[in-house]
Amino acid sequence: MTQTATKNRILDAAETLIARDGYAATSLRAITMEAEANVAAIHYHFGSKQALLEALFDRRVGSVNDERLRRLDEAEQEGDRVPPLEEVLRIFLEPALCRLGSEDPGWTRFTQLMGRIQSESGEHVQAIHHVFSRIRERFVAALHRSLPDLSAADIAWRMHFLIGSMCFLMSDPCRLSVMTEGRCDASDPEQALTQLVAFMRGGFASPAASLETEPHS
Amino acid sequence: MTQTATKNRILDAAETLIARDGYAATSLRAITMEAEANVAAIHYHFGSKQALLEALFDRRVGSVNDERLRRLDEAEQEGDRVPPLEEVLRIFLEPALCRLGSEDPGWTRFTQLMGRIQSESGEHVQAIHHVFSRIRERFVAALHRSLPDLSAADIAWRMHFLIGSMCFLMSDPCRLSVMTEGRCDASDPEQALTQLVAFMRGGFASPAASLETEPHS
DNA sequence: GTCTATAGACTGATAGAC
DNA sequence: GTCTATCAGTCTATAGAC
Repeated sequence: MTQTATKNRILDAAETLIARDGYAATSLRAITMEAEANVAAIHYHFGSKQALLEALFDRRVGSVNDERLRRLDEAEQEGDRVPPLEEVLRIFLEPALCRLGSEDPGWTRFTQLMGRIQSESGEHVQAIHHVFSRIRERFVAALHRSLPDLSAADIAWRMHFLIGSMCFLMSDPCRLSVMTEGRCDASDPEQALTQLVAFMRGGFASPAASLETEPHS
Repeated sequence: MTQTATKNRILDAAETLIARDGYAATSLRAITMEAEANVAAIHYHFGSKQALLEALFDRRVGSVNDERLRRLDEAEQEGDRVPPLEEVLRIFLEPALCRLGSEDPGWTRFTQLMGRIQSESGEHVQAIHHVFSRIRERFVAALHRSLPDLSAADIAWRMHFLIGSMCFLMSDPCRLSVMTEGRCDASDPEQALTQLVAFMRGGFASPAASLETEPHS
């Protein structure tokens, strides 16, 4: 399988650079230098810069999201069980966060990439978002069952806050380490998961501050 | 003061485009087209693309952060008072979020820009971050006084989650609206502030899930 | 203070040899 | 499947007329 060695080197290099600098700031030339390849090889294997980004996701995102769905299915036992809030949060977060501190540097890179891309805009990112929509729907539903007193709108807001915090954490684990002078290490999955689950449990369980004009539907 | 009309048009155009597309994806040419100016004018008034970004912040960020500090000073009454958690959260969030729904479209643009830039990386963003460090320190201290049972590390983690959610919300208010088919409107400051404060109050007040190996310092 | 013109490097993408 | 060479276009930045 040495035939695809270049292809994999390109994928690895693109993962590294886009995770670090973002999509727009990463040029194909920078990727080829990192991969010790050339621009023609990228276009041969992928066709375009955007298709390369999609290939990056195809290679790894299924593994993360399948694990989330499988564990949620297990926890729900075909609808017979309503898993408690903390369990749903952990099932959503752990498959992503545990890879952030993986021994495989490829997974570390990809997890950062996932976080960074979510914060970007433009057409290239819209082509990616669809792979998360099914995940989103399932977990919004599960969270709503765990928190029946909240309105659908409340759940949507809080899911948004959860994703924001998670992506901010994943996209650059160094940011927190630098700001705390090393006391907090976002690339330690155990620390990150413990802290994020504890915080989000409190946030989701917080009483709804409904606006007076908006009764539950 | 018609002498600076071009300069202001450039600032407005840059604000709009960088807020929407990010720094790297926004070219000076795109800015000149939006501003009905030319690249030479940008270099005359600002010197470089990065200096233009810094000028964007200089124009507005002081107003937001001064309001935060002034209100926090008031609430603390020169150290005689420990404002409760919710008050600190509101003082931090309101000056930013209320501008997201401002009648002045300039403030809407700038608030989005603030959220987006925080999620980016690269040298251009490091030149900006220093304007937030003082704010960060003051509010971390205030939060810690409101929550004396948490360790400094816990506060740092939770401040990170707060900033992540806030920036995710500000950087693209449409994201949430689209995903909820209009039921949640992130550009409505009252909704956004109510939801974010309610969530963060629960998150910060959540019992610390200290790792067994890490006693409080 | 604003413009045109242009420098010099880089962009994504392609053609065609091997 | 990988390469060199090159396309047409864009990038930031600058020089110099007005």
